[in-house]
Amino acid sequence: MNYWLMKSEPDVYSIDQLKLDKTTLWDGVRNYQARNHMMKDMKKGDVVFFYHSNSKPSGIAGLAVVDQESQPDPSQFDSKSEYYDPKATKDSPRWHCVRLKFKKKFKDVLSLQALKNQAKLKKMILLNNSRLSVQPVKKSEFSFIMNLAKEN
DNA sequence: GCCAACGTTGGC
DNA sequence: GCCAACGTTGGC
Repeated sequence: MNYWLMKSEPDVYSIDQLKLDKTTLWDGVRNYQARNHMMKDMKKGDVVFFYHSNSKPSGIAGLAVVDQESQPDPSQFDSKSEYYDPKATKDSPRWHCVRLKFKKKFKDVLSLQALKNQAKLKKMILLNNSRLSVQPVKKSEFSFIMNLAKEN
């Protein structure tokens, strides 16, 4: 099993919304690195940190699980969507997305600052490439962060 | 709201 | 294939 971190601006889509919806299609990702993770690497049952970006505070808000492996992102074909991509065709879609299922909301957001304070997390992608919205998390990092989350 | 960091586009 | 210009992300 693999572990991931996925970012969302809570004003756009929050963990509370996922809790209400139970599952959601993670559409709208328009970055190749992030897409490749969803398309090739994410497997059903993988656990995902749900990260709130551009938030007060920004940080990990809870957990989700990969519910369905990747499919073409329907929003790329929808000319009314802000995610519409005129270069994508049904025969050769450019963008793919997974379906996530709600697992858990942390009592408190585990803030970016709290993560930065941990020497053991220095190598996390989150702390070194702040732009990547779908990123792998090492098992050791995952376990360590779950222990931090217990304390709040 | 600013702006650094980074990704993408497109001219050459 | 290089790289300048431009757009986006996301912390602060």
